[in-house]
Amino acid sequence: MLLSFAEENYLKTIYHLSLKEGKGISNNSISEILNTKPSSVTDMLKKLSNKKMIHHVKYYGVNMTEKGRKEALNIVRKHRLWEVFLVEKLKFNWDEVHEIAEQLEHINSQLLIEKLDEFLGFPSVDPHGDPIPNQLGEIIIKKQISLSQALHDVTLTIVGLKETSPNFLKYLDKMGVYIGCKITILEKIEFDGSMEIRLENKKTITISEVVSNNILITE
Amino acid sequence: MLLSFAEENYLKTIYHLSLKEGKGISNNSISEILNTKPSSVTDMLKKLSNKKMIHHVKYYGVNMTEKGRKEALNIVRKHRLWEVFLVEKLKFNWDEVHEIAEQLEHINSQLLIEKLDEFLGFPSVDPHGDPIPNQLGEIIIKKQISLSQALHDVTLTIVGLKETSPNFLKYLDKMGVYIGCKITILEKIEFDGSMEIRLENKKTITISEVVSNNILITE
DNA sequence: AATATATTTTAGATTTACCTAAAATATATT
DNA sequence: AATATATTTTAGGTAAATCTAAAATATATT
Ligand SMILES: [Mn+2]
Ligand SMILES: [Mn+2]
Ligand SMILES: [Mn+2]
Ligand SMILES: [Mn+2]
Repeated sequence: MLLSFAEENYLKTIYHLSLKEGKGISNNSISEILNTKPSSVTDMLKKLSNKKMIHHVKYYGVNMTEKGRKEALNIVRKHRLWEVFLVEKLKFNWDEVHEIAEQLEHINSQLLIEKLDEFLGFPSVDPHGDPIPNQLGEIIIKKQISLSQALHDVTLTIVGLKETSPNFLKYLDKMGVYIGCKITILEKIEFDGSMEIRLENKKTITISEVVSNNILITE
Repeated sequence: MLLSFAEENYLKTIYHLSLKEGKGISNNSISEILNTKPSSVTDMLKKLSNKKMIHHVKYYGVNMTEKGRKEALNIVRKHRLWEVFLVEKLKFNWDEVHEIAEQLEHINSQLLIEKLDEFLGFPSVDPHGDPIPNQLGEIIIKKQISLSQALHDVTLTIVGLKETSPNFLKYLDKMGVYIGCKITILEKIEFDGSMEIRLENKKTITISEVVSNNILITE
């Protein structure tokens, strides 16, 4: 089904809100994210309802149909694949790519996106550690926990950060820690909560509890 | 200056028509290319005139301002760089990329396009042999002539085709001839106008006058 | 030069995606 | 439970980009 840019942005927003807020998304929350007025949201919900993308009960909330979820996940897929392209191939920093991906996610060509996927080596996560849905609209959401809460002697993948201040990013850069890198926890120091970890390149570094608290991992 | 997609498409069309038809572009020719009605063209010309992108004299024709030409050439630059990306990196055939580039040319990020340019190795022509304007809106248009009219004993580059039927494309593919390839003319046969040429890989092939007529080259 | 034909513009509508202000409804507070 | 507050919807309006039909102007033909 062919959707306008505006329709795609509303669907994507409803999808993201559904993940956080569960069921019954409010017009207010949608309008805040999209910088529109709640009355404009009502208008669009009518359109998306007619197109069977959502269920909308007046004065209550919005829920996605399976059809709408598939569409939303396809846009998310495109967004995240383009982000990988921008970082991996064009050497953007991972904090510069979101706005451009907001535009690229609306490019309409299934063949393009499958070829891009292949060109990128079928990545499973984007530069922010978020999972990339497949063609069928399936997505594997691994729950992310703080590195500080992880068990030792396991090999883990860093998939995200709680804090993203330039200072923190520079520090991680200097230590050779980046999103997507695999690490092994060697020891946890009870005394101050610091942690000794081994990087992929066999280097061993020590990080404070403040740092390990702000690093998200999956097993 | 920020332009809408529609404004960008009109500007680009006026630019392309200016190259072919010289001065005083007609509303009719614009409407034919964009599949709109001449009255819609009149409306848009008013907008572009207000934005100082074109000069428009009622009932006469349209001419581009320097400002408009720069904008148009930036869109052409983006279009052609994306076409190179699609063919060189994503392995599209060169006859499949135009429609996708029509979308990608509207993505708005100067940094993106300069990084893409670098990633592609600063190409000077697109997959159809058309020159890529630089950041400053400068473009080197080499005049293209038929291979049949070329002098012998010179090394030439194939930059385009007059005919693009699938049969002709398949024939060229089989012979190892493609856009961008360098050839040397060894001999022209007076008798039937056929021609012996050497390809980059040192192979020598013979082509008929019908074929050499439909191949465009620059020196 | 007068007339016929083609092109361009104007006038008035339509659709999409927004808006504001006011009415309807739901939720929170006393 | 009644009232106050917050949310959502409706009603009516705007701007962009299109359209059709008719008027204005330019170009071609006799
Ligand atoms: Mn993003
Ligand atoms: Mn992301
Ligand atoms: Mn093209
Ligand atoms: Mn091209």
